[in-house]
Amino acid sequence: MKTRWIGNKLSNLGYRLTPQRLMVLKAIEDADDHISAEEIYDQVRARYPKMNISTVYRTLELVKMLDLVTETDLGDGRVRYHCMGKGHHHHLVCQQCGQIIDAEESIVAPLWAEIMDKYDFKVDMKHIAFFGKCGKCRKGK
Amino acid sequence: MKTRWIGNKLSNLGYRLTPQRLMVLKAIEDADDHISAEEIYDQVRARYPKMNISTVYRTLELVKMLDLVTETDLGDGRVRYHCMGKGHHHHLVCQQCGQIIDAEESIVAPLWAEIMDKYDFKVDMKHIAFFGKCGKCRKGK
DNA sequence: GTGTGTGCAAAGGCTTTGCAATTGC
DNA sequence: GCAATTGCAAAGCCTTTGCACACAC
Repeated sequence: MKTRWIGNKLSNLGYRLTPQRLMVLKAIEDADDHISAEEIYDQVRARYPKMNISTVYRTLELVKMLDLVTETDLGDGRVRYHCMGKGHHHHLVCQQCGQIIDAEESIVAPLWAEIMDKYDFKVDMKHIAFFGKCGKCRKGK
Repeated sequence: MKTRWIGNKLSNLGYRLTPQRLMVLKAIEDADDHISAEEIYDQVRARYPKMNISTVYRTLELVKMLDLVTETDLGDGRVRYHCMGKGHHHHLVCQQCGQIIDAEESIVAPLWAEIMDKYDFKVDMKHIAFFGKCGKCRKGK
């Protein structure tokens, strides 16, 4: 399925299909939501103990460059990855309780258009994180 | 002026007005745009060589907690600080050439209202960074 | 076989922390 | 004087890099 498709893409471009790369890609694919480098590492290492975290980072760098995955920074000091082609959405990160609410992708469309129009700037709206405070925390205050 | 006001606020709350704290606050105040911890450190150290970077971080943590300054992450691996009360704006960060375009604050107001309405989530719209590609880079491609 | 990719270990960049010495109040 | 702060040095966290070996093609 998708993993194979990415695999084909890699080999078509002249990159080697190593088991490590395939395992990293599978971990990203199988993840429900965005996944961090360390989580990918742990997951792969469970089946292949020799796996090295630098290989994870190098693979991520590669597929990121090829636009096969996207990055999101949820503000917790590590970057998270998400496979292109899976549904996109945005994140509302509560700075008080840490809760992460998913917001539908379409919500930012008008802003996207306005920024494009006014600033000739094409915002990458794939996964944006907005920080703030959720309703529960605002009421509890 | 503002620095004194912040100073008063600190001492009213029982925090000590040390020269180090005042110098850090002044550096943030005097900065044209957002300033990083290291930049604050360099600036203060020019006049007070014994200044230590951990004091900068501790002061930033304090004034951040007291909502006297805000943080912004422009995606370059370090956090930047900006004094509350100074004008706000957003940043359009070109991921290709690195250029940073300032966008007016009001542009996100409709989105803010919609997120509040739909998700009961109050986005902190003080300084947001949007990543994407500027017109020049898109055309050059 | 050849050169790309991996494993390992070490370093790098930013930020945090423990603790003794200092200093504002 | 006493507790809040600082300076210093060390560690912590995530990520990157150098280099010799391994393996995909």
